[in-house]
Amino acid sequence: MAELSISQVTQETGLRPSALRYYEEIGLLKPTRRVGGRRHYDESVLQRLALIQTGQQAGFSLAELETLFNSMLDTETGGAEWHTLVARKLKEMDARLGNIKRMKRLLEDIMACDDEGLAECIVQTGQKHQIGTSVLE
Amino acid sequence: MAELSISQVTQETGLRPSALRYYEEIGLLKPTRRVGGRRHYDESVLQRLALIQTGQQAGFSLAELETLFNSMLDTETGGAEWHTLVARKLKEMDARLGNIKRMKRLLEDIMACDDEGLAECIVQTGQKHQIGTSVLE
DNA sequence: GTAGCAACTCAAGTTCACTTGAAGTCAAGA
DNA sequence: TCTTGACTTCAAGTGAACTTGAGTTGCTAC
Repeated sequence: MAELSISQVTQETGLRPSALRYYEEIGLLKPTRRVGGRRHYDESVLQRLALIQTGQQAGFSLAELETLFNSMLDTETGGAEWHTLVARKLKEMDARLGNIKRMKRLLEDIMACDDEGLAECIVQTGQKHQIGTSVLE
Repeated sequence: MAELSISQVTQETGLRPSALRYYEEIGLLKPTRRVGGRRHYDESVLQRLALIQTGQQAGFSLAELETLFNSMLDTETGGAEWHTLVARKLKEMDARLGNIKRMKRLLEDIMACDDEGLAECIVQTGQKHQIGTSVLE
């Protein structure tokens, strides 16, 4: 399996080298193989990094992702820790989904306003979305 | 219309007084009426705060929300500023929606794993979601 | 050998979104 | 009048997630 240098990983992921070193420092990535002091990443790190990015957007902190990764493979605890975390996070994600959808609908409606009578249209759109006149005050 | 003290607003919203003062300081809430030096909020602030919370969860920074609020009511600029911002944010929100849904599906599937052969089930679930074996390593 | 480049470490700095603490003010009640 | 309690301002501190900068190291090319 191919190994990647830190700069190849940054090219694939858009992350900066400092971010990769930071992830390693906090234990989110396990220390990689070094060749002459330099990091050589296994290709599978790309999938893990993709999952980290997805998780972050879904509202997971890096600490939560670390808990998730590390306690899922820890057979000692019997999965109690991540089970609780995931249950809580699933609820939070539902709330977040609702909020994003609401925000999207509001903004799509506002974007559809004509430049003529824009202010009026925005107020009406706000009312339609139960936001009152508080957006425009 | 009823006026609310800062503590009433915190009760309704779950925000702390310091957060409300901070929002005012950065211009996200306009300075409220003072009575004997104390803030008296118009009830409509509740809707604005709800929108701020929704916006934050949807991935807007406080600075972006401020731009949005302030440039939407600014008839000078012809709406160019917020129009661009909203177009960009709508794309970001779609990406975020996709990420949350993917994360939810993954975690729901993992939660459905039986305690017997948990590790194996997690690996298989990861593969089903194209995450490879990198979650468990 | 030495120049160049990409990587390294380690400490300190940055941004965002607040929070905390110290010191002061105002209105109401005993 | 004095105290209490809820507020006020202002400056400094916090935690998360990185970034930056200084100084070092290890190949590769000339």
